[in-house]
Amino acid sequence: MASSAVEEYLQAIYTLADESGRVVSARLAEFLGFSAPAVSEMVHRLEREQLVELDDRKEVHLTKTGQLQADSVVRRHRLAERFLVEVLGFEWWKTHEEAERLEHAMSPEMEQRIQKVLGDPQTCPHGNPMPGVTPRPTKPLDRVVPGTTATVERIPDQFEHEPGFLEYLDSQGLKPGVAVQVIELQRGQPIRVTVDGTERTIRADCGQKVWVRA
Amino acid sequence: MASSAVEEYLQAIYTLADESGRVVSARLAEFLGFSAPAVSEMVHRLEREQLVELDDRKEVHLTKTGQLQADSVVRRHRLAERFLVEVLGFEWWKTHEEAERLEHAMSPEMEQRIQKVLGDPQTCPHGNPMPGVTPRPTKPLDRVVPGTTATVERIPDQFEHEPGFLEYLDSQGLKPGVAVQVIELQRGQPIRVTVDGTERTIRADCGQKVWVRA
DNA sequence: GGACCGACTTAGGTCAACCTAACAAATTCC
DNA sequence: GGAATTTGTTAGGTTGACCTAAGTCGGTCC
Repeated sequence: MASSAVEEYLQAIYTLADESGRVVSARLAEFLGFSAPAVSEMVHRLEREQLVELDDRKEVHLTKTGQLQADSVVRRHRLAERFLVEVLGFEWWKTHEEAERLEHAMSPEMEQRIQKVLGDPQTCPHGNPMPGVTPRPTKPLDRVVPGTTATVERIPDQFEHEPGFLEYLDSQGLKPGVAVQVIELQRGQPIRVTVDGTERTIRADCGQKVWVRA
Repeated sequence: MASSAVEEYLQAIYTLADESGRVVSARLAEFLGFSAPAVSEMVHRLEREQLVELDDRKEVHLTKTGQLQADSVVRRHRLAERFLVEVLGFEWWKTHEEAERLEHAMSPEMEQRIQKVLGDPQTCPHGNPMPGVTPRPTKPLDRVVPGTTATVERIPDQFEHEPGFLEYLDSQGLKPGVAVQVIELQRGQPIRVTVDGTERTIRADCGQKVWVRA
């Protein structure tokens, strides 16, 4: 059984691979907030343990067993979040740190039981699909053609860390399932939108961090 | 905030103080399965951090803040167990290890929410009262006068570790709330009892490990 | 009163998982 | 094509929480 530290790395690799481009030690270090040597060392350990492989460009790829274990952590994380919202009544934007600890404390049996109690949910409360579920096609909010309307699909895991970001979105009425009409959009500038009938000007970074579907 | 290791010690001190007699490093070492030096060192650390005090006989006592923290861990543990049984459908004898991990992953908010969802339970599934709840008067099963009947009140936390013990009790129909008539009882010998109308001979160690009330 | 026993400590060691400082190698930038 | 940046590694250090081996110390036993 993998240690919490190993699980954390596998989860990070999963997330970056899923939500960004190439996964390389430097990105992992940034993402996890660890030093480069620490990450470098751990990546080699994961390689020795056959959980990842490095290609000629030192890009990190999960092996088959690595993928299975990463899927498992990510699934536990997302189930935990759903559970916190659905059963315990947590607000959707307040689940991340709690789930971050819970995911390492869940046995396979508990995972299964929670899944069943929740009715086999397909996504976490931030709209990210359970591993294995094929995600719906999405694009960042700033790719929406001004004048048209889109639906908030997900806020990638990557951005959940950012302190206060999800709460900010909530304060602006933005959460998965909500329809957003884009009014005006300029590179790096705050975005003018209509959410639920109300016109709002939201932070520029939302353009990259909120993923929508047409 | 205390580390998992510190919490584990506080929990052990709470449990031994509650269920046995004097708490001394050697008992802690036995109970936790750690070496004497490891425990000795940690006890002194707890003393430096003002969580415990040692009297002239080197007996370990929780300080006021130590007691509060110990109460908190023990409450989280028992709430977690209740939750596993009540909400997730775990069998009552199968919750200990899972709860052992969960207790360290629960924030105060989660603790409160679980408590509320469960309707402020007064005991864990093994009958042990939540910290603060005044326990009902109990005695070990082997103090019951043969011929009389008693009700199973609790199986102390101490004995939950013992692999298979709770499952054994369950297989004999023994769990909190069940009425037991003692038929024959001899020091160190298996005990003849009637549980739920069925006569059974149960393991001798149950005499000490099952606590009942008249 | 010496031997033994249980409880505790001292000394020194290990392991996982981090760290900084310093440097090497590869890429990109003009 | 040389400078600057990014990326990775080496070397050595720290911390928490454990370990064994080898004592010390206070009591009990005969």
